[in-house]
Amino acid sequence: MQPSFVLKIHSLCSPLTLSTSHSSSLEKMISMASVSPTRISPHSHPRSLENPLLTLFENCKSMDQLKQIHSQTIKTGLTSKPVVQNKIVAFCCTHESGDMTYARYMFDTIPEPSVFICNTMIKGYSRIHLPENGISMYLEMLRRNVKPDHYTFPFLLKGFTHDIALACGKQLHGHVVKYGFDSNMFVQNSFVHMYSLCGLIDMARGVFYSSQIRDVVTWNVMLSAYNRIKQFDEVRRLFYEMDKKGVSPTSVTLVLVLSACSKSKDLDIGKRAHEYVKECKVEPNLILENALIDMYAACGEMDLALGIFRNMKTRDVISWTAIVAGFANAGEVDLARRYFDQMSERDYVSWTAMIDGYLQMNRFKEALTLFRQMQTSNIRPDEFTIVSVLTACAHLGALELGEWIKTYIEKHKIKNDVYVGNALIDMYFKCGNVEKAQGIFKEMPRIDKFTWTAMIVGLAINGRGEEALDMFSEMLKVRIAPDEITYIGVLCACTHTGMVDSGKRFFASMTTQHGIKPNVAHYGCIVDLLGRAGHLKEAHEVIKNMPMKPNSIVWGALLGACRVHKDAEMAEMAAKQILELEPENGAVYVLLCNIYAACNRWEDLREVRQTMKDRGIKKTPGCSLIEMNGIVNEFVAGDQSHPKSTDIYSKLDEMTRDLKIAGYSPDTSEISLDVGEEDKESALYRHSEKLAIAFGLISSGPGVTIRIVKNLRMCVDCHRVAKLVSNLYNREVIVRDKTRFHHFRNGSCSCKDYW
DNA sequence: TTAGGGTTAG
Repeated sequence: MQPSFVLKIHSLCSPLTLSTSHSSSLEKMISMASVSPTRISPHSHPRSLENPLLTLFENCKSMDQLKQIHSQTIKTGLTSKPVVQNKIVAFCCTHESGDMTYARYMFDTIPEPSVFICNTMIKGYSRIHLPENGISMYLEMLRRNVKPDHYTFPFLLKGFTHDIALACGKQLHGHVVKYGFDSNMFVQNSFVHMYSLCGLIDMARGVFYSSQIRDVVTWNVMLSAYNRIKQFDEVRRLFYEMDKKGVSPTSVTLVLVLSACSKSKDLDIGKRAHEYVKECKVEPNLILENALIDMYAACGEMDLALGIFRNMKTRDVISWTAIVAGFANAGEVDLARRYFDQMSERDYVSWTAMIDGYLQMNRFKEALTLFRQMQTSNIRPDEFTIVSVLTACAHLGALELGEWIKTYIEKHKIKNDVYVGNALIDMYFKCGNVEKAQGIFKEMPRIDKFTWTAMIVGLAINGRGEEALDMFSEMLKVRIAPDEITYIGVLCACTHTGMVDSGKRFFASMTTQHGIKPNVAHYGCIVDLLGRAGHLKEAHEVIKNMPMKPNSIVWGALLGACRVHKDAEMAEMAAKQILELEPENGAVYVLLCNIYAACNRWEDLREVRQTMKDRGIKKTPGCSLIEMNGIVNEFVAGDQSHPKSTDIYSKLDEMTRDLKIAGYSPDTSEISLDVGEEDKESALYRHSEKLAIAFGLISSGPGVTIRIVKNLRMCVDCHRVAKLVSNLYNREVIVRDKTRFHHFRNGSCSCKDYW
């Protein structure tokens, strides 16, 4: 025994007391094993000594017990025996409670470690996800002339992360060839897996196709490689190839194939995979059943998904979550919620799936409520949850909560990946905070097509058309290919800044430069671009000549332009086109009313109102959101339901008085009520934006920016009031309406009164 | 005495 070892071990060992519940049996076994060294004759058979000891190791359950056994072997001098050393190291390396520091101390006592014990050490480091230590161990082996064998590499590679694999995978592959293990199937499989992990799919494919012997695991590793890079066609093709070569799939094969079917919504192959289970060719297990549920749910076959779910012997949180996500994705969010509420255990994925369900149905406030409940349940959100919550904040214009989330990410070290960055950019832009969005962009270590697109669209809707187009040319400079959404942003930038000629050029270059066929939304943008600039006839020509049937958005763009440029005749035509497509579209009736009101065509206006009444069509009520102290407050016109309603109305009175002194007179041109001026004014006075502004003024300190989200287009009078408020009270007012932002500062608006 | 592959949400 080496003295240094005694010191090290004693500093690690807990006191030698047998206090655990297993102590009595343990004590007995130790007494059987601790044969005094003096009694061991050189001729006695070693097994007589080792058998009880081996049993002891086999029954060992914890590090405490291991340390007790270890102490006994020290006392009895058995600790220098390789079999004992191996057992102690193996326990530390493989048992779930095993301590690698202890393993290392033990390892350090061995003057000439075997390849077996080195392999075990590497396996241990991989188990606790310390691949760097695995590599060090491997290098130490080489230094000490311990030749690796065909076990070494599978153990080593198992712990690899993407980065480590990329850094030293190829070099290790060279070693494997040098040592002659490259024909070993286990080693090959490990390398296929490792190459797929670090994204070197060609290398993975190379090893796969050059291998002389393959078993089902080889195929499975290759299937998972294609899944990882989302080449689901290849998964299908390989599944067929396996079948043709007579390789029987295992449950893992089916899970991989089902996962691909789920993501590519391939019900046919999914059902074929299910057949193997139904024909008893593959024994189902929990993971396989979960994969089946997920596949059916993803393909919208909730009845089949529920069929599997109900017949399962045991279900786990994943089974439940797959059902919740299935209903959520099918738009059945209330049904999803019913299953969610029945879950006995929910993890962060379950919560996120449910939050996403609300997002999909545009029920953003409920999404945020659920997020708050998630936090009181002490479930830690991850980056997926964060993206969902930021999306909800973006829609609601909830900047305070969005900022809180940003702090949360930093404080709790949530993985700040490109998705999170993109969501933050989107949130800041949709809350009207251009500078902060730009700040996030500058700090992102990795950006993708979606980042550029978020920047271009965000700048465009915030009235920064030139900057949006600068961004676009930068994007092209770094050779990121734009997609159809990017072009929506580009055209929107041109529209909001009145750059008609540039807009037309970009529209043409979509096809010629990037092979993107304009869709109906792009035609909508072009009509908007021409229409807003007053080229109503040209806009109409575009509609007449477009290759697809114009939808209500395209006609709506023309109708909006007719309103701005007061062309009642063309407006009527456009409105009628929309009403043919969507006879229930309340907003169009309202717009038509606005136009008739603006040209004093009261008779026509009354007729439209009568039609609305006859058809039972209600206009979408205008609604303004304003966040204060993390709570989203909602106002509709004439709202008196807010707890601070009295204060809000008295502030509104005061505001109107102040504004009138400053020269304000109400603009009733967009009020479509055929009533006296006084009633029109009183209707205007109670618009939801004004209530929200008054609430903002009384609820925040001087100089604080007031941010409002409006569900419809902002009316001319509210626009005028907001301008005056920004000047009179020295407040920046930011209103996001249905299509764009209005940044009111010092009496003027970023939209240049053109919206 | 030692090996390799898998399920849920952006």
